[in-house]
Amino acid sequence: MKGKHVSSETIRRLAVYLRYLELLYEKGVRIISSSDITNALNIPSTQFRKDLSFFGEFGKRGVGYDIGKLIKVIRGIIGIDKKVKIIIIGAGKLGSALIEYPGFSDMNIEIVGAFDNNPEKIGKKIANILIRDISEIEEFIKSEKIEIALICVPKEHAQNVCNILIKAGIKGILNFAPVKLITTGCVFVSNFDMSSEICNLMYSFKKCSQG
Amino acid sequence: MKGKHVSSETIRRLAVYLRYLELLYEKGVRIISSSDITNALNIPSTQFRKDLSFFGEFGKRGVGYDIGKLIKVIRGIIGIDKKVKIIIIGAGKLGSALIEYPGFSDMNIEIVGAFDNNPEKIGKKIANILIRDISEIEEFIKSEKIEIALICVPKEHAQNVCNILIKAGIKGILNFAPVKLITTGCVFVSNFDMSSEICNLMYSFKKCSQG
DNA sequence: TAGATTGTTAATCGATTAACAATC
DNA sequence: TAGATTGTTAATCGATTAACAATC
Repeated sequence: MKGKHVSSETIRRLAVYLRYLELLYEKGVRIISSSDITNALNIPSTQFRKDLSFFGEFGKRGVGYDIGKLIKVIRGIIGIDKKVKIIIIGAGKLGSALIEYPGFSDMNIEIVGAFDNNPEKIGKKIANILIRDISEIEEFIKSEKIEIALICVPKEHAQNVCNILIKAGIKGILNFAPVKLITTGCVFVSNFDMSSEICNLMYSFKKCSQG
Repeated sequence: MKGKHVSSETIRRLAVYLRYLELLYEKGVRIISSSDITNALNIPSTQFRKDLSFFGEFGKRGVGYDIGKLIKVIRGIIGIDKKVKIIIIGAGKLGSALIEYPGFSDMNIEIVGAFDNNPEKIGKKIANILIRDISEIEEFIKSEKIEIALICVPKEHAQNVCNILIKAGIKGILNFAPVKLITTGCVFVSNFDMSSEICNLMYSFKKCSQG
């Protein structure tokens, strides 16, 4: 099965598996079967095995998976075996909160820079991260070899910031502004859209209770 | 086509269409064709027509769609024709930032309550929203008829908070803690997982540049 | 009527799941 | 060997897209 196209769903699930495996490893567990991990995550065990099968064979039949080994394998597949340095554009309430978001470190992700266009913010620090002038962004991205940025600016500026980032050579963007950003080529955007997600919840439970 | 099962993808896209339609309406545009809206959003026009077809016929052949009418229709479909009152659990950095997130109001979504278990925070206000003791949550949900909550507590407490919310009768949860929450019945969770999304970006552009 | 655009059917594509042979 | 669990094939399911008849 190795070599076929791999979907985003599979990659996101690998990240979820990884987080759970790390948790188990910390607790001292060293071996797990596909059904044990998928029972905990509430998905079918075939999905776990299928997801891994795109990349090779990592288990032992009749036994299960070596957790330590699997953690390394998944980190390698995703590309987070080394530390991932990311930046934030927009040091408002949301951007500032994300700078201090504790969920990144488990995944080897570290925020190393923040940018804004407000002179009152530039030069100040949030949790040890200096807020820089947006005009310095291209140089920073290139010298620090940054591949991923989080956009936390008001929606009116989001596409403009997106274009600047692409020009500066960024490869992936996580967009928190409520607009759909358009990119081209090998630059990817995940639109993190809280309102759409709430709409989806509204519709789901309404339908569910209607039967 | 009316009556068939409708996917979450369709509902999320309806929300995206709605936001774009509102933007056009404000600019004074009153009529739009499926290809005009989908060109702007970078998707095929058949997808727009197909998404709407689950719910009825809303366009005029040879002409297009009346934007004002379509806005009302989509709001009705999703269930956001009236104001949607939501609450936040966890008044830390992220929770506080979300209380002031400006992207909700466009969608008729309003944050009406915040809860925490930290005595130093309880009784204070963030942007006019009183932070209440988590023990008051069940009463608040019932008296205010709250259906949706955002979980912004540390990951260790997230599943516990989730269980409390379900017991209190909540219907939808947007989870910002980096753990997959498990629910049952007509209670839905969207796990808003920034780390997995960054993993997905990492993998995507790595693959893309490899060809 | 002619041109434009919708709404829907059918074809395609891709993801999930069931089943089971392989093998530890 | 017997029991357990993997890895993979094939079947199923569902979502996207192409094509086009309907109709404004």
